[in-house]
Amino acid sequence: MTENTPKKRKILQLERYLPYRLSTLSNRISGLISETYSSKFALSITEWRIMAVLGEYPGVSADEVSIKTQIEKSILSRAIRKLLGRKLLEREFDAEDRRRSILTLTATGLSVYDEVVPVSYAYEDALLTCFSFAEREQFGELIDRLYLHAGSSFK
Amino acid sequence: MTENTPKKRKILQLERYLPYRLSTLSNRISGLISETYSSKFALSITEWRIMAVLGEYPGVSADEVSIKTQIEKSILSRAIRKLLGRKLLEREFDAEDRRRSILTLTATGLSVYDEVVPVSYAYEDALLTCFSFAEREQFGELIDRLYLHAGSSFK
DNA sequence: TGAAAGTAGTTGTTATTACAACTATTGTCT
DNA sequence: AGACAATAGTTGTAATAACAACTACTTTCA
Repeated sequence: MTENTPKKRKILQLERYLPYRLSTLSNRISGLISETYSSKFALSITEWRIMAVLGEYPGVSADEVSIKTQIEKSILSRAIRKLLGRKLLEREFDAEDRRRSILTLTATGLSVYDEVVPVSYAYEDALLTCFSFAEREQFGELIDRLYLHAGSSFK
Repeated sequence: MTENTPKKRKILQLERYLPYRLSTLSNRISGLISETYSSKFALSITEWRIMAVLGEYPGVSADEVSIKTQIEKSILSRAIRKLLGRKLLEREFDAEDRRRSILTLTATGLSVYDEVVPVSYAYEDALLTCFSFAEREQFGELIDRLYLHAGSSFK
């Protein structure tokens, strides 16, 4: 076979390719909600995720936030500094282990939290109206399974 | 109700929140494959997506690539410049409309393409082993529906 | 024709991200 | 005790992305 005989080429259909589709789906969904976080609450997605973790687990350390949110620790460090500056967060350091920070939402932080949470849930609900109840369950289950699978068998 | 009566607070469970789960899933999946693109072919995801579109649609313009890939046009412009520099792409300009570029993979670009495509498909297959055939179909269908839904009703 | 609006692509600038090196503290082991 | 490894967090820096302003060209329409 030479360059005269046109080779049958295997084509990749990007718009059918699962990693690509997941990426564009996620970008679209995150992009929409992040506009709201930003315009209504002056929070980035990253900042909101930190606050969400602290709303659920008050008193955790930066490191634990990093593990829970998958936010890289340097990004986290700078985001926390910003939130401390805005007095949405408070920080102490553990007396028993002074490396370890203890993070909590301030009263202001909590009041912002209480405003954001319903907005977040409303957004999720609006998204899920395109699914039946059974489909929601199924979709969630498949996401979880794929997430675990991609984490375990590949690295 | 004063600050003495502890208010029942609505909590957001981040790890159960759909936009968050999609985002971490997508990050994990893209992160794994991007390591391969980068180490084996010295391509970023963005660069590979451009090449993928040109493999499927030779001769399209930068603008059409932008539409197909959702890559912002300034990012695209710089990525194309880089790929042109590496002689993976060629560019002409349309004689009928000299604003419009005509992009194609070079012979080198095609040979890289032919190497990457099977790797991409193998990765997708490996991911999907955690699903039955019916579940793959279902998952794909739900992704597409949610993508359309998030695009239409919200913006 | 020719002015105004629209389109394709580039460039400047700033913000965000990722990665590695660093400081400070604690745990381990002889 | 004291050296060495491990951990929590910070900082430096380079790569990437997002957004707006810009150039060049084409289309529209009076």
